[in-house]
Amino acid sequence: MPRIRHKRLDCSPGCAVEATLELIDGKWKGVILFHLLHGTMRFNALRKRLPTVTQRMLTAQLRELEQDGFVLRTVYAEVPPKVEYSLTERGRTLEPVITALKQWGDTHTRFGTDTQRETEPEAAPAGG
Amino acid sequence: MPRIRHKRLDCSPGCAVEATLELIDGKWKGVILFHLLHGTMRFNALRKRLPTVTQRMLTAQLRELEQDGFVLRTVYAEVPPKVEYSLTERGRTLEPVITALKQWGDTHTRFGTDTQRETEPEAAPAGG
DNA sequence: CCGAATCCCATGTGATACTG
DNA sequence: CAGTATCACATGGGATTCGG
Repeated sequence: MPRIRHKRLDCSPGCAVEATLELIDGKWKGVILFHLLHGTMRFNALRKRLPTVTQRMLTAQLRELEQDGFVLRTVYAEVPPKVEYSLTERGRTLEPVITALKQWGDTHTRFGTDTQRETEPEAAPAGG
Repeated sequence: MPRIRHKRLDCSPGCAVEATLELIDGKWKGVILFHLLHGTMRFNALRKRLPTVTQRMLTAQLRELEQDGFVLRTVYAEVPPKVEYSLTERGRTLEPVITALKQWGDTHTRFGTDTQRETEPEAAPAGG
């Protein structure tokens, strides 16, 4: 059964605020969008970034983002299976929003203190 | 029982994104924040802006916003009761975020087409 | 006028097992 | 590797009722 997204919006001008919020809400969408901003990723690559997400949830969130036209899902007819996710043009328009969200978080929450960088290698370097 | 906010965040750098999202998520927080950006409002004034919100929900969202240090609740010892809500300093730091959210919504959703303005009078002018 | 308490259903999300 | 199906539980949110 196709889930009904976008329940009801009965605000005033602030409406646009909630409308946007509903699209990027969902437990993992923000992070997914953020990571995809840095480039195309495979399903399992995404999982690595979201250590505790379940397969079910990751799939679900990705599907919703796809439905909303933010991400593109590319399936390669190979074996083993390979599926890549990337942002669409529309998805990239969210960059300012994601950035604003991240900046605020960096400045005002404890998560701004983590010094991880998104350029870390996918696999540990062999030679240490 | 005090509800547990901020479940668990186990992202990567994108963490800050979700952290912010969790704070402004909730069915009505975005709109509330947006309206409060324009100035102090009484409980019922807020209700007028959010036509379908229930008392229970408005109270709840306001309480969470208060907990998170975004809004200030001022109770006047009068009768009939009068309670005013306004943004705290911290609350105002969210302005860029709310703005980004609104701008995107204005540009990319159907809610960008409403022409209402937030400067409409609280009460009808007596003398016309 | 503002809000708390209670009841109740829909949904979100996690765990687990199975499939191509 | 990527994804689906089913079960189970916690939470979100609406309706209604009661109180200062």
